[in-house]
Amino acid sequence: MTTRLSDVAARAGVSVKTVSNVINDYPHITSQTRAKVEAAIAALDYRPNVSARSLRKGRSDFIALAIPEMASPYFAELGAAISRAAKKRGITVLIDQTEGESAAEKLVLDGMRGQLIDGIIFSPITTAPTKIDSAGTAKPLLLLGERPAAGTFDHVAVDSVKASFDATTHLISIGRRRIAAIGVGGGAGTGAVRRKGYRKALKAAGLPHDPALELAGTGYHRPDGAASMRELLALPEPPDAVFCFNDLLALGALRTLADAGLSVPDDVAVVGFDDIEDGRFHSPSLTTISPDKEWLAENAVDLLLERISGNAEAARRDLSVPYTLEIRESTAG
Amino acid sequence: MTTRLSDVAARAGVSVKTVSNVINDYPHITSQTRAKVEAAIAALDYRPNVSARSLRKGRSDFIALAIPEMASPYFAELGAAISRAAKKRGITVLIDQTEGESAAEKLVLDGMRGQLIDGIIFSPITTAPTKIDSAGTAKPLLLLGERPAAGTFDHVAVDSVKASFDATTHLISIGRRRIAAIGVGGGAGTGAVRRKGYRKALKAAGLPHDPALELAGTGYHRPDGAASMRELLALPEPPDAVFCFNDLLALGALRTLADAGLSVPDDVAVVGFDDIEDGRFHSPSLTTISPDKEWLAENAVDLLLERISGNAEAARRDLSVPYTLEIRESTAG
DNA sequence: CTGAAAGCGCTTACAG
DNA sequence: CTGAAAGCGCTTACAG
Repeated sequence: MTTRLSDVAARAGVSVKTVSNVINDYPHITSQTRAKVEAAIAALDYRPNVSARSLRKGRSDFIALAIPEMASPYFAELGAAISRAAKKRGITVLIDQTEGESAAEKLVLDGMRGQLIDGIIFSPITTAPTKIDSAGTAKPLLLLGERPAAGTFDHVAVDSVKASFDATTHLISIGRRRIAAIGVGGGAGTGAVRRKGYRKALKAAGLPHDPALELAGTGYHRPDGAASMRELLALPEPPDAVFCFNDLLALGALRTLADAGLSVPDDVAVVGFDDIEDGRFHSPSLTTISPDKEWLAENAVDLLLERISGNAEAARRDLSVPYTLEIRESTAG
Repeated sequence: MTTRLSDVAARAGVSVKTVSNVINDYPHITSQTRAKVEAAIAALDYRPNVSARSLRKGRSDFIALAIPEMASPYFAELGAAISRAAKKRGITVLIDQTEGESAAEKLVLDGMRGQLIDGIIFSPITTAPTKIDSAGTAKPLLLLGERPAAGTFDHVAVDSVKASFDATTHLISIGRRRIAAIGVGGGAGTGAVRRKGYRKALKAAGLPHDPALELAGTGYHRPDGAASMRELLALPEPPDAVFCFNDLLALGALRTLADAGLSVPDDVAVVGFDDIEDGRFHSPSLTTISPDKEWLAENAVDLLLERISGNAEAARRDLSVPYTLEIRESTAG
């Protein structure tokens, strides 16, 4: 059979309590006792049973990360950063792909998977903010991405309005006047918030706002960006710049521009959002909003862990992720 | 407090055994009893405690997927596919990033994390095959990626020698004669196996084998591919084609070629390996070996689950993943 | 089918 | 510091 704590205790000639104390790094243990126990653990190749521990403690040191899809580069990079941050703190991350399904998102809001996980970091996509805020989740929940300013849960995100304002203003500063937006959407999601920043920048510069230049599309992947760009090129008066609401859309748009034989940035300048590795190596390389993903990961995990260990009462917190505008070839010849 | 099984039993007016039977879908339950129990579960919003169940059953329905890095597109796509395949079978996947550290890989070979997971799908990178085969892992282990034909563990992978032969032969068939290889390595890893197929194809076509055209590089990311391509272009007699041992290397190489003002495929044709989404949308789009990732995921999960439920004695199995050569712009003008 | 009970392997008051 | 015991919430023989 598997070795248990009591086997270790027997071999070391101490009580189970003492072994438990050593494993959990409790104080008041003489170094000789500790050495004896550690020798026994090594000799028996003992490892504690996680299920038993979490059943007893009511805490598993597992958290869930619920994201739309892990194969999408931004979420893959984010997941990697969050896993790394959690591991540093002795926590394991379970990644849950919701695939944009509302049933899967509902499960997340429920609290997920019985009692195994201690808390959840959730990047919602289909569920409406009001529904999220009224959820009676069983576990501490931290939200990522665009949210209304007020809400019930802790929240970590880039200030998308400001970042989108910056991105658009950059296009204006290099002399563009017909600036399109790809990825526009309704509600309070990414597509709405980033459009707000885009429109604000046009207004601040005294540029007219042309609804024909705002493209909705069905998703946030390369094919969507490519299709939207084709629509824009078919316009009687095509744009001289495009702000894409994420890098994947921008990479799709660049593909369409290359196919059309247009030069970037001379004919059309392109800006993205996310700073995925892909865009840095693309030819031309992609100008983009670069959120500090390490910062995001560290702070999201810390905030959730604080919430897990007790102060459920503490006031809701809303952190703004630092970002920079990375100017690359797609806007700077 | 949290609702327990016994609360459900009390409310439904049945024994805990019956509730357990309903939850675990055991036979011999009348539909009325089932309905009563399900009503009680719904009314109390009961969900079973995973820790308690796995402590008792000695099985958690969790498996681990240990990969070098989840932010790398190939592994991100693979992880997504494996998560999906596992979810279909009621299994949750824990993703473990080894980051190419041998300590992390050793932990995987140990059996990982106490008793929580039931088995492991492992894509090793630093640990030597002989060391892997001699590992006394505590849990069923399934290996992904290049392995010597013989071994102790179940194995699922593309026949890399054959696929590399096909990729190289394709370059020969479009008239290339100085074909370089990027990503070459020693031992029994990817870099060695794919070189084998590459050399075999040259030999079969009666082409000379020039060691100067075999580039090793330090890793399998875009910057490595870009650097290797720069080396190749600096050669007195640069190549007219490159077979890159993964798509990321190929995308880096394409970037260098674009910077050098060379035309692809006219001046240099490029083939990759993996078929990540990135390469499909790149301009030019990337010709590549496309392994069937869904097939890989489904079969890896099934094989591991079979091993977990009992037949530990069954003969070791070695599955070959179907693949196709996707011919795109980088080799077809 | 049911009911009462043991036990999975821990942690944690409790009495010393 | 130690030792004996209870209990976390399940599942599963066991006797009916």
